[in-house]
Amino acid sequence: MIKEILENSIKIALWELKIEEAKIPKINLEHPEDSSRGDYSTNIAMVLAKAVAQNPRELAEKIVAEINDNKPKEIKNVEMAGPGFINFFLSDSFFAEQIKNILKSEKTFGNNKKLKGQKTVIEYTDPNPFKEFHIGHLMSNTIGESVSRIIEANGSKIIRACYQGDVGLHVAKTIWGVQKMISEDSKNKKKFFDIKQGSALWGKTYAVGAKAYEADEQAKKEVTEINKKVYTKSDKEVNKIYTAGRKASLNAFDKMYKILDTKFNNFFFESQSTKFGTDIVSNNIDNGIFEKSNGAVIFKGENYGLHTRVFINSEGLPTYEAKDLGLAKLKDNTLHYDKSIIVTANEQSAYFTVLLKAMSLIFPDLAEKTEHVSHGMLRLPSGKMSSRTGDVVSATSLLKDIEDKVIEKMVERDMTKKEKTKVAEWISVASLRYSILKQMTGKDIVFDFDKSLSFEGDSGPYLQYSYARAKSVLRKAVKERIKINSKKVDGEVSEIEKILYRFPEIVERAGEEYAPNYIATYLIQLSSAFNGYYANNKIVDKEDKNSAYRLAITKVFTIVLKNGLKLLGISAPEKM
RNA sequence: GCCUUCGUAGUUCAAUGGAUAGAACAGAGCUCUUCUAAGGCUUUGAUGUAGGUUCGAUUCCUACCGAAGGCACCA
Repeated sequence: MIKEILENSIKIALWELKIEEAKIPKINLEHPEDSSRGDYSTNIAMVLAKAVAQNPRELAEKIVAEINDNKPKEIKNVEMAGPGFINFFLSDSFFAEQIKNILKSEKTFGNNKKLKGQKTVIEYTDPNPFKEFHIGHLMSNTIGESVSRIIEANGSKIIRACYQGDVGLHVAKTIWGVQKMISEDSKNKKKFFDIKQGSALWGKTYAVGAKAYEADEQAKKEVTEINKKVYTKSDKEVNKIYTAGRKASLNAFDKMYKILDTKFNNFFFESQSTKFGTDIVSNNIDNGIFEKSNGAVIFKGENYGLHTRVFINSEGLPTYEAKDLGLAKLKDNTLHYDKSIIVTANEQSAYFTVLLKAMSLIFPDLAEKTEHVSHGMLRLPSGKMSSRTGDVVSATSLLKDIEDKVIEKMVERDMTKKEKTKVAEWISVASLRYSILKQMTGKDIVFDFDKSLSFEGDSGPYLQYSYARAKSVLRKAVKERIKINSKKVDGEVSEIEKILYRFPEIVERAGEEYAPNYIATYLIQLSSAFNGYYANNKIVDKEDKNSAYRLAITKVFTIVLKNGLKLLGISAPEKM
């Protein structure tokens, strides 16, 4: 990559200047925001100045002179600027070469082999059967899917895992709610056994049970009883409701994954991790890792500066903690991975530090290769979303609302109704995904339907629109029989050419930091450059000898944008 | 109370210790007899407060103010 060439030039210059190698720090190369200051810039002279007792500007001048003495063909010009920056301007031939290069690589452009040979298991989305798939899950899915694709682009093999809580108190609460609703009106029975109902009805029922659990002592007792029965499968009536609810939920989730273009390789269920987890905890009481306290089995986090958590409750049932421990073992037994990433909301951050501490005492090797990636919470203007109170926005209804809005905007497009429906779905997913990915993953998002989902400016649809528009230009060129040619005739290097070649750097950095927002920011910058180019140049023009090269730029733009959108989990429509 | 994270234009977000703090939306004003105006161009506007470290701080440290989350049988 070009960065290495520049780095080398700098290193040689420093060597020529006889600067001790021990004093040389990591060489930083960045793109100045203002392109008139060059394509790359380094602050090496300022960083080194003190260590070698020289004025930074003078040192920078010396380095510039050395680089000029032995200038690689990729560099057009080097300058000292400001307080001691060294600015590099790349040569015209470099940019033309890059266009050719991208055309050739096409789909693989942006990928690297940094993580080659690594196998990464990544767990995300994790919706719970019997509860609704809401926009919080959409957030986890969006971030998890994007991080997966980014890691994949960095060369790792990816195994997508989804862990679903099909046993536990929430299930008991729902079943209690079902029984109550059936006892109130027997007609309800039919509804619950209809698989087409989706998850909304079950979500509502969960809220009924959860509210009763908190408000009513009697209900609480009954839910606790049901909870035991779910684990032991000892009650026929409970089993029947359980089976129907689980099936309906999973069915609804599958539909959602299709829309989201997420294909999980492995589904894990709490009903599987329960036994593993319980056994692991029980086997580690005698050695002092866990201890009994008030009838429960706990891990004393206090001993490690953390907080104490219950792993097996006083009913003898495993909590999430124990099950998660079991899951780690389960993953290890079934998939043989080098790294395990778990994506969840940051409200679980403290929980995971405790869990990982406990894990490090039992399975040091597993804890070593497990990493928790936390993302912010999606909250409503009214506050935190809660499926317990029923105050949730379901993913299905939200996407439907956006689609309706999109279809309104497409009235004048020359497309069939079927095409429009498909594209509207893509756009609504893009709009949502982009609004989540454009910001740092750790931050909360206040979700306001009217404000959060823009189709303009810094948005997913803006990217898609830019893509569709470029594609439309390419179609016109085919019609007019103008061939793409990456050989440049004349003219200046355009803004967009100065951005296109940077994509691989962005993918690498996004991979190192699990940060899809770098991709998002880059794609906006790229698209904005293309839209400016489009406004100022007639791309398809039979009379103009530069048309073929402009088409090459357009084609390359669609390649990079499409590859980038893929990393965000966003589709690139040919028309919209 | 203790722990963690976070305070940037009116709003939603950027900025690997660097140069004049970037976008988008909203506001004001242009722009479709060139290929998709979901576009382009111009313009108004911001680092919570007080210290410290540094040649240089939105970024690191301390205190304060404010917000969110977590802290034993939910997930």
